[in-house]
Amino acid sequence: MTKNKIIVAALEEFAEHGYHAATIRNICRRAGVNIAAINYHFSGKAELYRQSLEMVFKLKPPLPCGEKIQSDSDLKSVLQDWIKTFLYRSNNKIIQENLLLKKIVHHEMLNPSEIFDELIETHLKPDVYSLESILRKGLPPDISEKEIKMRVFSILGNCVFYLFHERLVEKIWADGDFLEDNIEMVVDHITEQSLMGLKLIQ
Amino acid sequence: MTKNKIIVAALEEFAEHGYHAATIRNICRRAGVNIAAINYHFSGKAELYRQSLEMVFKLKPPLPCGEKIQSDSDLKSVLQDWIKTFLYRSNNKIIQENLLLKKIVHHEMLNPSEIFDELIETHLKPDVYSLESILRKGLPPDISEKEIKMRVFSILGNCVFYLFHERLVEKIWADGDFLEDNIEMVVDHITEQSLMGLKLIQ
DNA sequence: TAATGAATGAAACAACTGTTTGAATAAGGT
DNA sequence: ACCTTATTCAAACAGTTGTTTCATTCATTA
Repeated sequence: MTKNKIIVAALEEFAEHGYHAATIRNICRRAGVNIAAINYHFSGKAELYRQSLEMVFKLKPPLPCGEKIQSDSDLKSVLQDWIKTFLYRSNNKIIQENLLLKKIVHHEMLNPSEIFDELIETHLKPDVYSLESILRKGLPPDISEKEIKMRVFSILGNCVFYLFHERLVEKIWADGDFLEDNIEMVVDHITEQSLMGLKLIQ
Repeated sequence: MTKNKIIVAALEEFAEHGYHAATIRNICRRAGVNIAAINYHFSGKAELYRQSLEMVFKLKPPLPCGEKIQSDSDLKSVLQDWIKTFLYRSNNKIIQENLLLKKIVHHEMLNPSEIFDELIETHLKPDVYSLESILRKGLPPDISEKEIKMRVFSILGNCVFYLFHERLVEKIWADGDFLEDNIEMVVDHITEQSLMGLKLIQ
């Protein structure tokens, strides 16, 4: 089906070059269709972008939230689960669409199109709130908003660094794909460090 | 002087749109010079980019390294100094060139031009090594390379998150410029969390 | 089979890109 | 004054972009 072929090719192009730098001629060449197909099946480049993103949005697995925690001993495993899923689902080279989405999101972060806000609201915010609900279970109820947000940012910062700045990690580490080769170790490290912050305040 | 006007305008354009998306017509319009000036004073867009970066590279203040640490009590203050300087010098809105460089570096991270490697080697690696030398002072000498790199990545990840993904931080925090308004708190939080990781292993 | 509508294709459109040209101007030295 | 060099300018260059046009092909239904 032509429409599907275009979307797959578009995701690859958009992931590689971002929305603005991607060209419909490349997309069509990759999909093996005529240029006019873009304005026939979609109403232009913008609508193709939107529909491509909508397609891949639906594939993301859910993240655990604080409600999963019944006892204190659950805290570590649920937090670990969140971090692991967050890293895996964006770096899982088997499900290639997620790899593409990760790159597209990074492009949007730097050079946002009109879709950016929508993307944050429907995708990143729910993830962040579920992490926040997990952390709240390990913190006193009267903790300030700034403090809890800073703990969220710390975990998020670590994950985002490995996911988005793999090129930088690779240059510093200079020995293969660090996250790919040490993902269990990385997950444990982030979890431990976050838990230490929690323990101290309790 | 025409050449200087062009460089200033170019830095702004490159910071906003990245190397590829920036247009020399916009740069010239901003600088108030003719288009042909680019190929007269520089030899083209690429050389303009290179010279613009070289100019702003020289403005960056140095970061402290492990050699500054004489006693154990120095560790915290030197680490804090590194983090503070690293955040400040890229987010100091008084020295606008650094703000521009930060954005250009981010563009390079996602869509590297031929200059990228050079940029990493001469700029980011020295910073990272100085941080590494600080952390070594607080860790046993037989620590593994992976473990120390992971600690470096953790601090770097936190800093990079606030610097590069301010848009994301802003959306989640939804109440002004988080880093700008809480930079002391952020520096302390990152320092404390890193120190806890060090203490535990000693 | 004939007719209708959806899908495709080659070619052109206007607008943009980095670069080049060659003439006009400015500046400085003799 | 002159000559030489450095600098600026409007205009055009060839190439690319997203979009449109219109004739052609295909599939489906009457």
